Amino acid sequence: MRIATWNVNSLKARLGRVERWLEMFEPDVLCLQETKLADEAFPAMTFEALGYDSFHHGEGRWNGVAIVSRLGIEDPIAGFGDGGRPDVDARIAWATCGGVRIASCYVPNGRALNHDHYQYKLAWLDRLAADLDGQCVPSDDIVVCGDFNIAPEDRDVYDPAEFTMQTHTSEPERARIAALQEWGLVDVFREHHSDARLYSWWDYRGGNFHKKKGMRIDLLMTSRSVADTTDVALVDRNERKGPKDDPPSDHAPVLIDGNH
DNA sequence: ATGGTCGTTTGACGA
Repeated sequence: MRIATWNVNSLKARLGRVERWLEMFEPDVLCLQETKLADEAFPAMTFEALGYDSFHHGEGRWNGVAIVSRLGIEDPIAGFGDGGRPDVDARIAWATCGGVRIASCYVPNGRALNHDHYQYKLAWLDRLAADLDGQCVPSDDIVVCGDFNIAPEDRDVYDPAEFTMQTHTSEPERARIAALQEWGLVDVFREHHSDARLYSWWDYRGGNFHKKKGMRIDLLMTSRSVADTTDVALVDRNERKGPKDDPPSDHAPVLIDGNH
């Protein structure tokens, strides 16, 4: 099974790229974040024409997540599946595809360490862990993926010194990644690549992409069974390139492939 | 040179 995650920063602006990318990489499942669409505007027919079912959770303008699958979509859930109060934003969608329980996540940015949004981010990650525990056991085939807005380690940031006392690298955020790992999930990309400077996001400003100033914040957190059957993990950094009339997202797709 | 760029939108705001 081949599964990918991609924060597209507006699916409307990126639909042509997403179509071409699906045809080139032929993933079985593609998880999207920041579609910035309401459910009514989600282009399900476009994906259907390419052989994919889809499930979208969005309210328009900001946020919005989707799961696109050619292995079917079972037991979809829009938002957290814990039966609690609906999240204020559309940031997570669940579905089972080809026997794998999958979550497409757009973790809150946090904005600044002293901002209310940072507390929302930490609480959101705690709720994600509880939701996972409510739906799955660690021996299941699981992929919790998406834009985590967290660089798990210093080697995931172009200059750790520039990010002290900032979101994305703070200890409480990294502790939430560690909690998922203690539960049984694996940052599978890191089992295949130990190098620094392998990023998934580059700020649009300042020519950061060309200066190799990025962060690895788009993660596939998989159960051990999925990680152990993963043969390939990659970032398609070519997708971060492009002309002004067909601009890229500020995130590149991350993909795993294996016998799961 | 105290900004830089996108995408939502037509005025800022979020990332």
